[in-house]
This record gives sequence, C-alpha cells and structure tokens, in this order.
Amino acid sequence: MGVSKTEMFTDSQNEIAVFAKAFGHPARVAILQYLFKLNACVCGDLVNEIGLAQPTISQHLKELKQLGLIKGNVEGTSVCYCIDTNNWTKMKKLMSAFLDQDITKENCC
Amino acid sequence: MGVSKTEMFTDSQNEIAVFAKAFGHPARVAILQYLFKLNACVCGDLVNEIGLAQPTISQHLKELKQLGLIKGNVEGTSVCYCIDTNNWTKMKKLMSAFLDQDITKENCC
DNA sequence: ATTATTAATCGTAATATTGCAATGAACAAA
DNA sequence: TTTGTTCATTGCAATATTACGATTAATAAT
Repeated sequence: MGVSKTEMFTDSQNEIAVFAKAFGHPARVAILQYLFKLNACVCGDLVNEIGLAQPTISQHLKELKQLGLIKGNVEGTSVCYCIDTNNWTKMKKLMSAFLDQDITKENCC
Repeated sequence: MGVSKTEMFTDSQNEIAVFAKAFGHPARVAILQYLFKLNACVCGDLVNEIGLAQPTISQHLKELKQLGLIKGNVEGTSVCYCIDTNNWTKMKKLMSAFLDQDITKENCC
C-alpha cells in the first residue's frame, strides 16, 4: 500500500534503510558532495550549483537536516549549511558494517 | 512531478542514488543480510524468513537482481538466490568513495 | 518605512513505491 | 495425467516522493 512495514524489521535494518533513502536521490548526493568539496559552510549558492528550483533544493536540505547529516545556521539574510561531521561518522559506521559484510566463499549460483 | 531529473546530475551521482535506493527499504536490507549470513544460495525460505507476502518478496528480489546485486538460478521447482560478489564489490567501491569523503577541518555551523 | 534579497512553507500535480490477492508458469511427485 | 509446490507476473489500491509556482517570513539596504 505504499507503506513500508517497518515494524517487522530490526532497528538497525530500518536505520540503514532511512539513511540509504536519503542518498537515493542524485540531488541529495550532489548537495552532500558539494558541501564536502567546499569543506565549509555553503551560504546561498546551492540553487545555482545544483540546478533545481529553490523550493526543491530547500526540501532536499530539510530532509538531510532532519536526518542530522547536515547542520544549518541562519546568517543574516542567508542560511549556511555544512556537513554534521559527528553524525556523518556515525552513519558511515552503520553503512560500512552493512556494505562490508564478508564474502567468505564462492557462492553457488 | 515525482520524477527525478537525472539528466542534470553526473553518471556517478545517479549511480550512487540508484544503489542507495535499493538499500532504501528494510526488506531489501534484510534480504541481503540474510544472503550474507547464509553465505550460500538461499532456496525458498526467504518468504518465511522476512515475513512479507510472497509476491512482495519476489518483487524486491527482482529489483536487487536487476541491479546486479544478487544472482538467481532456477533449481528444479525452487529458485536459488545469492549475492553477486563481483558486482557487490564494485558497488561497495562506489559507495565507499562517497561515504569516505574527507572531513579535513572543523566546519563553521 | 519601503524595497530588495534570500530561504522556508504551502498547495498541488505528476510519478514512483509498496503490498498483496489472484492468477499463471514450470516442474516434481503420484 | 492429475495434483501439489514454488516462484513470477498482473492488476490494483494506498501511500510516498519529487518538483515547482505562489506565497510568506526574516532580515538587509536604502
């Protein structure tokens, strides 16, 4: 019905899915890569950089912020965003544990 | 409009998003973890293991198969699935490059 | 105070995703 | 051949996501 049945999965599985979903749109990937590239707050030029309409970018930023992956501070008339390094590290550990599962033998298929 | 504007992003960004989307549902996370845990083909018991209806599981498997993350072989009356280790490794490199971007200084926010 | 600038929010349309009942296809067992 | 088993596909309903125009909120500049 369009609703994920989260109650039948572990917290860890749901958490992985939530973070993965955040990366499941190229605009959010691009935003995060840009924030990393600048290695500083980005104030204002995200709309020009990414190429989607301002409300759309704002919506993507909101999602990333709600997940804790980025932080935003009001700076006069503009808002500055940057990576939340602590939370990024936590997220990375979770995702790495999932991605790095060992493949210890040849599979049969 | 519900459509991602993929044409305005790089191939790499789109590819990351596509893989991430695959992990963006706890059922697919659970399926993959189970395949890793077994470390072999799983033939048949996925529906019991995950707890969703058979057509739903089948659909999730199809998505993972289309992405190349798992392989499936018909084995008599049942179908056996396992991780496609080569493609998993490729995917992991792509995702790791994204997740491991360096945070070289304190951010300002 | 008025105007300009910037970003968030609201409202809405279009499309995608999730889930499952019903059905179909393939094969094994009898 | 008939029956049972297993998985894929179809069709559909419910919900989520994506995108953006219009508007609002907040502040800066004049």
